[in-house]
Amino acid sequence: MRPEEIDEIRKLPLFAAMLPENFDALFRGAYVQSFPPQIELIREGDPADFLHVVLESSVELFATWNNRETTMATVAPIATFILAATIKNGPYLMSARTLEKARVILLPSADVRKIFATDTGFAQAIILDLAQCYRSVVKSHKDLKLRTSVERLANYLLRKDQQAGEQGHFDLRIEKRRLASYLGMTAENLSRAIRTLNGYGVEIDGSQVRITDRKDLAAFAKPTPLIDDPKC
Amino acid sequence: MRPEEIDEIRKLPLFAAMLPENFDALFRGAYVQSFPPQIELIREGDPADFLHVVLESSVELFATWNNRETTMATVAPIATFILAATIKNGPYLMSARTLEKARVILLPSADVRKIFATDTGFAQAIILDLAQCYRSVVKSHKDLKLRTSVERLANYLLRKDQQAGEQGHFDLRIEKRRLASYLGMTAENLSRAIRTLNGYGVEIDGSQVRITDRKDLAAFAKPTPLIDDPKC
DNA sequence: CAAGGGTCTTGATAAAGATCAAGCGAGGAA
DNA sequence: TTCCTCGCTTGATCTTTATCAAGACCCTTG
Repeated sequence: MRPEEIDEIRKLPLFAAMLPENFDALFRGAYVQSFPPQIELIREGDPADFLHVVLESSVELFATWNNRETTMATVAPIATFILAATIKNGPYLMSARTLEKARVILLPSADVRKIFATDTGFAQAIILDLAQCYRSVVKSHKDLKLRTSVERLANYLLRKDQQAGEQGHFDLRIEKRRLASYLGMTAENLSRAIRTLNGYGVEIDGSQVRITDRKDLAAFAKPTPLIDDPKC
Repeated sequence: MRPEEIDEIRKLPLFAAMLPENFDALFRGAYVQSFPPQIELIREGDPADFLHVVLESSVELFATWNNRETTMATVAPIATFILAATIKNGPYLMSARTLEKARVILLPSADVRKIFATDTGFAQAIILDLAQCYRSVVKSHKDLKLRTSVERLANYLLRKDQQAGEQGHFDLRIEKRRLASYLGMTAENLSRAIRTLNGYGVEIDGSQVRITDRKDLAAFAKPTPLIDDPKC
């Protein structure tokens, strides 16, 4: 692991308040690994032996049942995932795969559990992180239960536009079939949903999205911070 | 608040490891209130001024958007709810209403935040509670995205039967329209789903459920601990 | 007891979404 | 370049779920 990477990780909210000796102890047991694209990093049901930190590229979290599969989230660097499984010492509830070539840190779960039991700063950070994660999933759940697929797409586009600085155009940065799965629909219906939104000021060409009439789109999407604000 | 109630609350996992002086300080600011049925205790969007603990009866957590409403969960005594909002000092993401006459403790959120910052035992308990909550919602989300409505009902019945000791019969203890909303379907479709499951060893008369052929039902429902085990 | 207000159920119909099949089109390999 | 692959789109059709309307049932109330 390069020193500048260590520094960057040290600054992550989750690790920033740790005592130096605990941080050192935790990262002494760390592995850094590079993975090719489309590699399954973890499989749901397996014991949570490692807390993962994505350094480069991004990672897809997905779940399966009865030969069906759905995308739950994508994790972008630098962020951790499956913290809850590590803490509960339970099985992973989701699988993870690399989307492109990726670099990932593996921190032994046993060390994480040992250290958060004594390091107050680390415990506080974990609390905030878990509360954030919990609220994110609650928002996703509301999105899925209260909105139709076209409404979910419309609000997704507004959120991404906002994250890109409300410039009215941005790149999807995700394959459409993955986006469809994330939004809880099929790839075919995503295509049709996009056509529906053409009538509300949205143009999508390949991965390029252009919002030509944000007011119109927002009037249709009816976004609310209680579902759509990632920081709230 | 009656002394025996205080004792019982003291034994809750969330509060058991607190320092005595912190427990006393927290509950010195507590209100105990009785509410009639169908009263909205909290409304989504409001600031999370109080952490709630349900003492008697049960409370429904629900969410609304664009004149639609959906049941997210029901909280049975003795348990807390909206811990994450309290910790993040953010707005409630869900509303809560009493189902019957209910007794609830209100703990000022500011006190909770002040104390968990210094009380290690409390912080540990909060971490475990949040991790549990997070994993519950992830399971619900998988349930909703990966299963059809009949499959969700079938697995719900198997879970409830298991919680009731696998006796093959139990009481629903929830109105069907609420169950329908919780399962992400309409009341009409719940009726039809029940009829479909008649063919797989399920009989429902009013609120009485009888599972006459658990093997058959399980073969249809295909339960998995990664969705259906509440303790995992 | 009858009346009235719920919930629940049922049937008919409509809408939303999934599936199947075919074709398009950009990008990579031979 | 041509061919091939793969992701995406489109149309047709089917399944699932929602909606609307009516009636059954239960429980309470006068």
